[in-house]
Amino acid sequence: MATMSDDFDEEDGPAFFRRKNTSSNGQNHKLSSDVRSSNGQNPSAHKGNLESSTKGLPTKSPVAIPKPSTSNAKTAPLSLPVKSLSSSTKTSPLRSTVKPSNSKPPSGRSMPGAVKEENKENYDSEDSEDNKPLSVRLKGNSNHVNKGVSTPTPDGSDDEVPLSFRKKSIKKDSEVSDDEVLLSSKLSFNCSAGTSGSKYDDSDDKKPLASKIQKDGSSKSGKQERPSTLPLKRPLEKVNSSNQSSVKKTKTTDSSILMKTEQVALKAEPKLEDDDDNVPISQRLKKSAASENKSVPVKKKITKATPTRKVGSGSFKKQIIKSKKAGNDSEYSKSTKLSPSSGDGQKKWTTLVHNGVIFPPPYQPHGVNMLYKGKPVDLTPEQEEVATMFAVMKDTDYMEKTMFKENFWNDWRKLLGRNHVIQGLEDCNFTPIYDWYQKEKEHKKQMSTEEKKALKEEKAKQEDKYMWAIVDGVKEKVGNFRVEPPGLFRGRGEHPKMGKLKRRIRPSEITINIGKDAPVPECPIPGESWKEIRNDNTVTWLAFWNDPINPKLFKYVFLAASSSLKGQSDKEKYEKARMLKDYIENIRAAYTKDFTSKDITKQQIAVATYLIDKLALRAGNEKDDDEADTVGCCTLKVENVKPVAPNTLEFSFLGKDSIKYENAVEVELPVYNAILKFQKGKRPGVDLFDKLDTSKLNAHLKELMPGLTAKVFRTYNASITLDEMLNRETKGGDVADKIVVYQIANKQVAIICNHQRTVSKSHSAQMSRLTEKIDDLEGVLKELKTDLDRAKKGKPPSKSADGKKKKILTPEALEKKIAQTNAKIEKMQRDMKTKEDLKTVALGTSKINYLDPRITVAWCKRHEVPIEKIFNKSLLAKFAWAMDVDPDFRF
DNA sequence: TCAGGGACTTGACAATAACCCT
DNA sequence: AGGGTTATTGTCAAGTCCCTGA
Repeated sequence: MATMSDDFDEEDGPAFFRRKNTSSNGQNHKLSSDVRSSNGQNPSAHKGNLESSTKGLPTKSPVAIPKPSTSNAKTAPLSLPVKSLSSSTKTSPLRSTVKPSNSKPPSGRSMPGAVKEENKENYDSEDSEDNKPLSVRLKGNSNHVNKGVSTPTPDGSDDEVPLSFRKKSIKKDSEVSDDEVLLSSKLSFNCSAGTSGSKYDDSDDKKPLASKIQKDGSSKSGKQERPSTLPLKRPLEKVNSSNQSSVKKTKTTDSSILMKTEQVALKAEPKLEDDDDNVPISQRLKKSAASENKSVPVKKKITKATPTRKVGSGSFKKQIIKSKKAGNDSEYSKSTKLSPSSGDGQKKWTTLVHNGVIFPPPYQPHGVNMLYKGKPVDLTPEQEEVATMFAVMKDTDYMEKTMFKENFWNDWRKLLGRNHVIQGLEDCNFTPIYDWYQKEKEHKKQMSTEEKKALKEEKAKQEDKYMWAIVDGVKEKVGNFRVEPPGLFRGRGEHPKMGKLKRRIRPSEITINIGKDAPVPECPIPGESWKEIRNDNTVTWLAFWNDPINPKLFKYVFLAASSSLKGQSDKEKYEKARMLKDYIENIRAAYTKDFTSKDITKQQIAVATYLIDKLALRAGNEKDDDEADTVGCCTLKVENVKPVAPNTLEFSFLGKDSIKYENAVEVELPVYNAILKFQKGKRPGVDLFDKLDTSKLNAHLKELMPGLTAKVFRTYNASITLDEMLNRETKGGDVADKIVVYQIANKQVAIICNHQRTVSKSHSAQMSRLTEKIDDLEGVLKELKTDLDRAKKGKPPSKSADGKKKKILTPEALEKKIAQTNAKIEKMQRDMKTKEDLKTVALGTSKINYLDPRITVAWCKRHEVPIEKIFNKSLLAKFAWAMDVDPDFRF
């Protein structure tokens, strides 16, 4: 019911960054801040200030502390970005829509009282934020306040997340978990290897907190038992958690791991085969690392055999060297080290064996005639194939798009030929084909379980050999070994090429990359052959072909996310983001200073950096005309930002994937004035930052910190937000309560990053169903209360609705029932609220790409939450490299 | 400095699998 | 047991950023 809407709305401001304010108490302060702009849009107030303190260089230490103290801007190291509000964007679910406004609704978080209470316990206490409605939070940020100059503000608080969250998931989780437990535990083992763990972790000295926390023994005992995961370590922890645990575990594991790996290696090399399947991912990671090290020395020289370019990734390191700040270096260095791999710069592997790619099966004509002007038309298999692609898309939104239909027609017509009976799309009726397709689908559905299973096994058998690669002796999963099948291009947003035929790819278009000594994969299509074979060990792709829609682009086949190659770069990404922690204060101070620079380029860089930092905007590369018209920070157009006095900026534009970004944010006055200046005299359609592009911006960022680019801010802000929220909000409670805390933090990050999803078609139906159930329960409750009164007076219970007599219960029994019913209602209300809240928010993207898994793993260890409650199987595999972090790890 | 090639990450959504409820 | 959900996995489009050559 009613509630629904509320949720997000707030979007407004997500308060992301809580910057300082947050302080503990804060709770409400936010409210006060709210100031929403006139329209109500969002409030935004962020508060944070950036600069201030500036501490000098960044030392790491500070960081963490989010806690309360920070309040002041300066000081804090913490600093988070300000983000404030933003967020949100809620945008309508539909992304497309444009709604002008900000959407932010009034928010109100609503929540039924009851609900809240519960949650509250957990969170609320904390700091504040939680409680606050998103909107509020959002607003909160407004820091600006500061007037002039710099000051960055603190953030506001945060989040808000509605309490309710807990959602059902909880339940599920619990169930699930068990099984998985094992998994996790295993994972943890392996990883541990000293390697990683040790290195980084340390860093954080800061975190004392955590350690202290130490688990409350209490919790553990009770509920969850679930020893799962953590178990191993735990024991250690108790004592002093940190050190020991890390040390010990690692060791054992390591050794074992290594051993295995080695063996594997031996075998593997020559043939792909199965050998290793066994090797657990984690192990491989380690091992690989080891091997890599060796390679390291090589460095550049390794040219790869092939032509191709050089290396790229290594750059980070190099840069580092350059970097100036000494102080920081220390940290930096650590980080770098960690990744053993990266070391070498270019070389990505020494030996690489795989079986190439698998092609989609040839088209099987169905012979169903479509109609043209009401009459059946015979089509050749080629023509029919494309007609079927179109017919099948009947109930998608693409059918409403003229561009889609036009592009389709142009390509299909080429296949039909000029003189074909079919002379236009308008008179075509694809329904017979559509119906045939539906029937096929139905038919498949009707197959017995055994038949389905058999089919599946057959397919798996065929694909098995393509699924694996052996990299430096370790068997790794290949990510996308299937060549993309032909189809109609489904560009997002208003893509000028949507509907065009994406033709079938032939072996002669595919370049294979493989180890020099490895056997060249046999071409699966008889009589055909690969375009080219390369032996380039400076790249990680196994194969590529040119995108048929845009021949300038390539489609690559890479290893899966669980591979050590990917894991390593993932880790490097997070280390770089962590490094930013040490520089952020100075960076903020610097850009704040340049808000008023006379040098317009400098001024634009400052404001753009500020927006990227505060709102987590993407860099915004230039785009071609044959792509959808979307923008990022550097490509914002004049009309995408609307200044609203005194100091609010209303953003409205289509970002990546044509997802709408809408947000009203209070900014520092100098920023506001700078935007006015940049807009002056420009017409709509003109670049707001006309002196800027991503390469200039990134070149500038690199001067501030080695390896720094615009996207690092997103990673940094996402991870630091999670880390701080988890540490601030996790109070006691059982595992379910803690998971709720995690989800709230996760949601906050998703809002900051504007990760949206479309509302499911059945959403409203589901909500009303829940509402009904709650109403029913409330009726029950009422009756119980009546009966209780009567029972106390010695009277028999009232008749039930259907007139039947009820069993006589004691007042105690009735009270118990009432309590149970209340609990049920509260839970349902919470679930509902959560559902509504998450209706348009996608949590997965940030979990996969922006949140340092070590934050999650360490938190799970500290709070005895089984890691599999947070990470599913694929994430556990992907983040195998993070499983052995020290429980004290802080981002 | 710039355009463009190239490699890799990020992202929403579709397809499936796993669950849950009646 | 069936049907609707929800969670997970797969797909592939759309970004970011690097590097080179002119």
